[in-house]
Amino acid sequence: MAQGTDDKATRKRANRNSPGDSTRSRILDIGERLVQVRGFNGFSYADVAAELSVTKASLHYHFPSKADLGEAIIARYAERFADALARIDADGAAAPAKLAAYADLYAEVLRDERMCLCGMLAAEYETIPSPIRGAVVRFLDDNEAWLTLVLEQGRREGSLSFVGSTAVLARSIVSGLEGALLIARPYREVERFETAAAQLLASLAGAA
Amino acid sequence: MAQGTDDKATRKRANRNSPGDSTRSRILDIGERLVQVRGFNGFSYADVAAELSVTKASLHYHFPSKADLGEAIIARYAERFADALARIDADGAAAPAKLAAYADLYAEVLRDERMCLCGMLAAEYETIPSPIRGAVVRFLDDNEAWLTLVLEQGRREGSLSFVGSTAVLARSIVSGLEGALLIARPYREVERFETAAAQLLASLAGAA
DNA sequence: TACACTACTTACTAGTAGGTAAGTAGTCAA
DNA sequence: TTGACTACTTACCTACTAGTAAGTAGTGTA
Repeated sequence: MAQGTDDKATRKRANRNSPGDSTRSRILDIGERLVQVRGFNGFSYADVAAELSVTKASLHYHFPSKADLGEAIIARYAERFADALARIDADGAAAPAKLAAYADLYAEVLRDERMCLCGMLAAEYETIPSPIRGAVVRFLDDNEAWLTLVLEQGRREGSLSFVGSTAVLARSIVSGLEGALLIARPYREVERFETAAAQLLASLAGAA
Repeated sequence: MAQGTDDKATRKRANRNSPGDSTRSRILDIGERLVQVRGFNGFSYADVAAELSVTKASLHYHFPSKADLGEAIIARYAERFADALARIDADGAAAPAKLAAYADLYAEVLRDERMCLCGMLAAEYETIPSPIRGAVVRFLDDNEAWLTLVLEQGRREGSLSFVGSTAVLARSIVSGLEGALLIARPYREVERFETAAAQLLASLAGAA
């Protein structure tokens, strides 16, 4: 059952267009931005088609349903986010620098006048297709797991000072940063996010 | 110009149905819940009409456009929230108790499986009518102003210990609680919110 | 050079969105 | 008892939603 799907996906990735510029990936680019700016319920295939100058039917060729498109968007987003976390780890920095780099991933999103994809989908949770719901929760779990490791590193190396469970603290950091993004966006002030993020990291897991 | 509107509003409020049970207020009840659960873009007049067992046209009689309905929903919500803050103030409690009571307002929303109305609208900010945008920002400003006063009280009476600006801290508390609500909802775990809220309040403005 | 395949297009569908026009049953004050 | 008003209803409209069926130009393979 997975075989046919894999074959198809392999063919898609190996198509004649230059990989980063394929119609498929441009649909994902536009769709991703639209979800982050307007929400999954706030855009239509017609919006994407107009921006790409193709027909709606062409989009349905690449992503049969809007749910399929949504799944592909979040899958790619999660993959890229995981890569970004791996790059932070690869630097071999101390825990406080890793936390700052993590917060900056969020700031980057806001500078683009977007919301975090998963924060947006968390707000729309009750109305989104079930596979996307699963991906949202997995994304949050992965973020918490990564932060938990960083907090443990900080405690071990003595670079962070905090009391209580690393897992609980990791959750507070994720929700604190998501909330700071959510609230800063209407004000269109990146500084507002940065101040809240700095306050949060200093208070929750301040450098020792 | 405002005169005609006021007269009409006065007449509406004084109509024959018992005030709390009027069609108008039941529309607001249902609409408010739908915005908090599904988002402003996630429900339609047809949804409200079906739940109330009236026609869509009847809704348009009370609220000519969906934007009008949205404005009325957030106006009533903001009014009630302000009342709740006034009740907390009226107790004359110390600052830490006030902060706990404030966080419990959010927990109450989550127990009802809802998102904070303004957090939801903040996510949908780019797609909502301009008057609603204004009301969202005003709501956030009011919350921050109230929290700033509580933090100043705490510093004055020595019941809270924190460093830095009360205004910045107030912002972090609002965004931290909104984020905790946003993230806890997909998991359907009120405890998740309560833990994050407690962590946040203890770390940001811990009792002295 | 015939066939398969990819990446589209045109032309269409059914369903739903927000919104409106015109009519009506009941209330109430002059 | 008439006429204004409130709170609806029926019936309708246009625009847009996701989605589909059938056809086609170009490419690459047997």
